[in-house]
Amino acid sequence: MIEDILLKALGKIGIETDFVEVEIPRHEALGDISTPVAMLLSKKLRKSPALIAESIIAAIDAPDIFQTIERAGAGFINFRFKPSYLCDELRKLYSRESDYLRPNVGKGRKIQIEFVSANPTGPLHLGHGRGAALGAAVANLLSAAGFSVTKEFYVNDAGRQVKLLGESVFARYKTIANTPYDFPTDGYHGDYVEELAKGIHATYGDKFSLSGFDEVEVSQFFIAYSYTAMLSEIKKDLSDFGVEFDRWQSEKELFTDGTVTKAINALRGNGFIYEQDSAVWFKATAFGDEKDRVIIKTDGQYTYFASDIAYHILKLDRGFDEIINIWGADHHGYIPRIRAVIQAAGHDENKLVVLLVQMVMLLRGGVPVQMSKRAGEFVTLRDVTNEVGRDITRFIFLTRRPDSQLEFDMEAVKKESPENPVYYIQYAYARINSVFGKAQERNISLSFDDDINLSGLDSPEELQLIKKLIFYPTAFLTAVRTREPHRITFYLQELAGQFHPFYYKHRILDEAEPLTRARLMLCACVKIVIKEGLNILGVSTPDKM
RNA sequence: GCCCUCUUAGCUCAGUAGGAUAGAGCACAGGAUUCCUAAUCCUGGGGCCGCAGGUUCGAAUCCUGCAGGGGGCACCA
Repeated sequence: MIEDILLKALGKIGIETDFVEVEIPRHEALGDISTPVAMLLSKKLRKSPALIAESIIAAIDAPDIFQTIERAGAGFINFRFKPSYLCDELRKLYSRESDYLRPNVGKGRKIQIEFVSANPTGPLHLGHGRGAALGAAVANLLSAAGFSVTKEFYVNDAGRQVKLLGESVFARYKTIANTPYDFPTDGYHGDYVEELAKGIHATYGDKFSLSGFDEVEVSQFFIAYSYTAMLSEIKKDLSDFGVEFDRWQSEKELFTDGTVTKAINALRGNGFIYEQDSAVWFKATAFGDEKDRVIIKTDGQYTYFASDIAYHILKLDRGFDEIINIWGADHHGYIPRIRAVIQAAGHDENKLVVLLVQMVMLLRGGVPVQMSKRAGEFVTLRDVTNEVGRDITRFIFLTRRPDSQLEFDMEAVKKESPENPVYYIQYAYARINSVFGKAQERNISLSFDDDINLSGLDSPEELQLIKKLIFYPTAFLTAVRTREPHRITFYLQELAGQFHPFYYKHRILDEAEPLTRARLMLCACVKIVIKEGLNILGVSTPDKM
């Protein structure tokens, strides 16, 4: 919008460019919006920024929009909007709602996002929750921006970890059946393992008491039973956390349906597979990885990497324009080899976007909570949401950049809860609802036409609130471009931070008719934007608090 | 040892594509409600943006080095 006006003005004075930087000044006193473009052009044009700024200002033709346009500082151009323009935009926001709030930059391009993908060997912990909250929010964000988004969970149902789980359950089962069996090294120790064993014993009795785990059908039964049970628990955890997936991709299936073989053959055809020391290797160094990687071990077994190759090639073959992986930061070393795979398969490596999520440090009153998955001692996602609530948990995860470590102090989060930022935003929403209820009791209409008179909205609080509202699309687009939903979180805190002072200082319902209606309309817009933002974050919007 | 990442107010963290005088919440101190929800509002103190160089009109932001936290360097997943 403003960019277009500037581009046009630049064209008038003979400057061709396709991007103009526009920003909101740090201090309100400087103006509503500002551009440093004159300074940036100074070197190229060999003229002083001041002179350039003046000629740009002279070339701008938008009398309906700007109250003032001034040159300031080292060569900034600062703009101040006319109140009438702000009101026009507010009307647009209200009447066009989703068109206004969701600029379609995706244009239907297909994005696949894979997240959580926890091994089905135990319940989800808090770190998975962070990945889940982020993945869901990124997916919501991109859908809102007009991308066609598919959410996937990759199920590691093949390989060593599920086998270990099966064997751990088998060992517990044998104990129950009074035919002891050595607990596997590195086995899983959690209570849930015990529960699974009890479940099997309850249904099948001593049927397997004389069997060994080396009997194929026995081990297969225990493995499949155990991970299937864990997977359905994970699904339930995620669903209760408000996170749904479009597709659950089984790793095992990639082997059985030939996807792995096909992918490896494709890479072999391109000359990136070779045999050495009786193992099969992928030539990752051809694309800058540190070393080549084994895909079939000396013992004939595939590595995890083999199925991962297949999955990533499959994703791209399915026609996605972008594939996003949300990984724990401990997997960052894995990125170069996946990028290598993508290039070796003849795809554009930039189609892969990896968002790294740092660990969550769980604290209680400032003291770290010790956790060891191996020993079965950990606080699950469910434990945390039960204690502090789902909205707070999701919100906290989205108030930090994903790649910075996060301290999650259960006591602090609960203690601060009356003034918790998530409540601050939800409260603004609930307050508006409450006012709307009162308005209805008084038979004041809550629908607003395009010609509603908003001229009464002239106080600093009102004008600032309107500005904040109509800048939502800007914040949204930044979040979309960077794939960073936390920008929405901060925007919403600022919006609520403009709303509450407005509410405190101004009566909404007891004014003369036009002003009351104008303020109700303003509130309606705040409500719309809060709902839009919280929906993206996956946080609820309670009508009452 | 090599690689990645982080270091901003007492604490937890933002900082928009290098821009103007460095931002929020919490905590702390004081104040506000005869009135639509006080889970609210107002005022205040608080900073060598880890350290040192460099790039330039301009650096918390980009580059190099150093220190500290976290992570990774498997024919594990």
